[in-house]
Amino acid sequence: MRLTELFTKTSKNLPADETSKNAQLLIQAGYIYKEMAGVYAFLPLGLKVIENIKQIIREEMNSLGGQEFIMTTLQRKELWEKTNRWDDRKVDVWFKSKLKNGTEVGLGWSHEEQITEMMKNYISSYRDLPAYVYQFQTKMRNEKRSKSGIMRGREFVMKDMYSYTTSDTTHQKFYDQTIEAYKQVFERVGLGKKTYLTFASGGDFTQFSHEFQTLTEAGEDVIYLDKSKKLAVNKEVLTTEVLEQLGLKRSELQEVKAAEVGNIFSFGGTKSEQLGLYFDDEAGHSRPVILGSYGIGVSRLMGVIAECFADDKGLVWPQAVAPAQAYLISLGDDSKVAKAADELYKSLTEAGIAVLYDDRDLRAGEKFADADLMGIPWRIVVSDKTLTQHKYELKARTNDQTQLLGTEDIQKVLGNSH
RNA sequence: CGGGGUGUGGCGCAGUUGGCUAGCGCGCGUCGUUCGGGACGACGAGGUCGCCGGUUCAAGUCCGGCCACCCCGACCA
Repeated sequence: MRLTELFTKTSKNLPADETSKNAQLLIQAGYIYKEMAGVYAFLPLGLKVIENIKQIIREEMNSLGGQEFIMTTLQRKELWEKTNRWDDRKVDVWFKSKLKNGTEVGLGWSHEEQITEMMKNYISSYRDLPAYVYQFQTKMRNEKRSKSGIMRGREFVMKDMYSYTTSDTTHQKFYDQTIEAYKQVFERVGLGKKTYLTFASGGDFTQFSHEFQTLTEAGEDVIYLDKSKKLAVNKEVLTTEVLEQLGLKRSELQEVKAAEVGNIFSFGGTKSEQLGLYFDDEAGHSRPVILGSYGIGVSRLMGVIAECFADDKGLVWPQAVAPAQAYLISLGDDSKVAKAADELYKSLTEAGIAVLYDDRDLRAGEKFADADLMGIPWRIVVSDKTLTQHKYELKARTNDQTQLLGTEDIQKVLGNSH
């Protein structure tokens, strides 16, 4: 994409009404637009990051046997009354509205009820199981106070997957596989070293749920981490008995702040019983379907990545999620330079490398500053200076070393880096 | 939902004890000079000062109500 054509531009000023690093930088760099408190639009660059993250998750969920679909945002009141969660005193994040005829509807803040209800249409026998389904949905949650930019919005993108199985054994196997798949996801988006499996409250259904917590000061959770065992316990469930049960020693735990980027938990048969989702087993006995739920906050993940890697010059995207691999800069008004830059842009693009081409008529400093602010992994400069050697200057966002390379070598470096 | 703070061109801000055509920086347009880390000159466009009401000869400025945004707390299956 040529920057002369890209919709949105960067700003020299930080937004005054944001304090979180992720929102400040993402707005300043033109990735997102704030509609209101806790509600952000994703502009072309931001959408690209979201889509890159989604694609990684999609691949991992598909490898588990997950099938993608999409539910609706409008949900029926009756559905939620079955599990006693329509009442505002039970669930305080509801956005509710009414149809023209007065029928009450809710805007989905979660979809497990809805999907489980739907499953009654398609599951009646053990032959129909297991079923693993997932979606990327915009969740609506009427938080009393939103904060931390896109890390905690009132409207946000979430991947939620649900497993429907015949037995606890099958369920547990899938659950464990999902833990591994989640590790892959966080590894691939660049957060592998900072993200830890964490024991958390299991709610009404099981003793524990599992969270994936990424270490960052911007997080809202406090976890107790055993780095050598790569395990953590959420502060909310930390007791002597729990530590004993998990084989962890209090003296080896450090208290750290973290952001919850994923959460998985088991419902057993309880939710199915509430909603009436039963299947007939081989012997003809009716039994509740075993349900598991697996979430990843996609837009939150984007915010966490921004928080974790940004430096004093701006955003720094890991290769796998960056909106482009390279930021190509042409310097000076020499037509030879423009022509060489055009050609390089063309050949890189044809090689399948996503390039942001800064073909604007600006001075060097402004282009460099924008390249840094936008956080594109590689920067390529074409100028009189580089052309005298028939080469281009390549530099990584994360260090100051530059090297002069020809087109093929640049393609090689960029091609190998993602 | 309790406590505190802030609303002035697209963005960031200033605006004395109420007083004249409401300023500044960035950005934007035209022209010229520049051109490897956010250049410079000239000219120019752009604002019902969050909204409603009140006090006053006169309100961006004072008073009341409302709305929005931010921070702290509570909340976060």
